[in-house]
Amino acid sequence: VYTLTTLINCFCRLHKLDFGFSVLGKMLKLGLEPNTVTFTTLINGLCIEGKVAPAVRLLDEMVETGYKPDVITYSTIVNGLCKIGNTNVAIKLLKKMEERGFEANVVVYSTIIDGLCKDKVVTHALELFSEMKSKGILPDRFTYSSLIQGLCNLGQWKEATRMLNEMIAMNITPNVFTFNILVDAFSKEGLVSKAQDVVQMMIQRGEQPDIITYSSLMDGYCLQSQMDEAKNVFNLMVLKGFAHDVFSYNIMINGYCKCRRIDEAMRLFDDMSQIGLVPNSITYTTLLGGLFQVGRVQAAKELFKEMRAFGQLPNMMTYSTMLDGFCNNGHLNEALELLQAMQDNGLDPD
RNA sequence: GUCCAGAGAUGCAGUAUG
Repeated sequence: VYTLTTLINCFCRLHKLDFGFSVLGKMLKLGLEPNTVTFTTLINGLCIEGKVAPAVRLLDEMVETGYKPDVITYSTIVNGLCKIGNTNVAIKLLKKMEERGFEANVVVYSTIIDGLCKDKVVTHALELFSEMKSKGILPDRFTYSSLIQGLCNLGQWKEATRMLNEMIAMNITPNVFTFNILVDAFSKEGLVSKAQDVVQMMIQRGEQPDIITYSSLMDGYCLQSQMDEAKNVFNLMVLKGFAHDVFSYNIMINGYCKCRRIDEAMRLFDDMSQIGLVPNSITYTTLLGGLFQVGRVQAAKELFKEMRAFGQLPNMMTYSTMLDGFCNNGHLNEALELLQAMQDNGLDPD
């Protein structure tokens, strides 16, 4: 049962939920009793696909057939609810869980706190934060990281700093996640030198920056149109032994596109394939926007074709970019054609 | 015996509105 549950978990993470359920079928056929962990794993698989309603149904079936969920089962669904933006329902489920005699733990609380922070209702998150502490549940790195991120996104730097100090005082050492949140927040706010300070601080504290740290920093420079600085970070990453990924390329490509330096962006795009990275729909959408911005309508049309030829499906953002590009360049008829084509492909304009 | 099957935090793209 342990082995097969592990297998189910693997399938879930590979987005092969059907296979996961087949394994459950096999288990039953072999006369093996699935247990709470097996069901929780499948429930998580459903949540990963955003199928939270079926996940809840599975929980109900589980209870009806006599299998006992536990706190992890509940928190799995709580997480699913939060990820699809139903934080309020998640809170209700937390209460229900407690009514049924399960004790909340730091994971459920942190999950909800994170959801509230992402919804930008940090005051509510802080209320839950006090609530958990009053129940004697100690916050951990996850809890503090979510709160720090929420506060930063609202520009409440003082409060964010206070949180950081509080966590250190509580002997919960910030890790690479925590620092990366700060680097990203400062970068997005245009305070790249502050972001640099955080990188220095983390190195001093013995926490090694990773590819996300440097990518965030790069993005900060790009947003300030400081492409030389961004390029320096890009090169520094290689020197430090990091292999660039699609994200780091996309960030640089976006930087060049926004500065109307489309040729340099295209060069990076070519480099990507050279080193075996597969450009994704974000890469293409970024470049399409860049091409239209400098009036290269024909090149954009060709790239749009190429993207589909390489199996990258245009999404809503890609179409918006195309439509906007056509309109701004006086190709209204092509915009209308594309709008039609998009609907024919089953994508409803938003 | 908080290692030994399951839950939580970090980086990239568009339009309109503001």
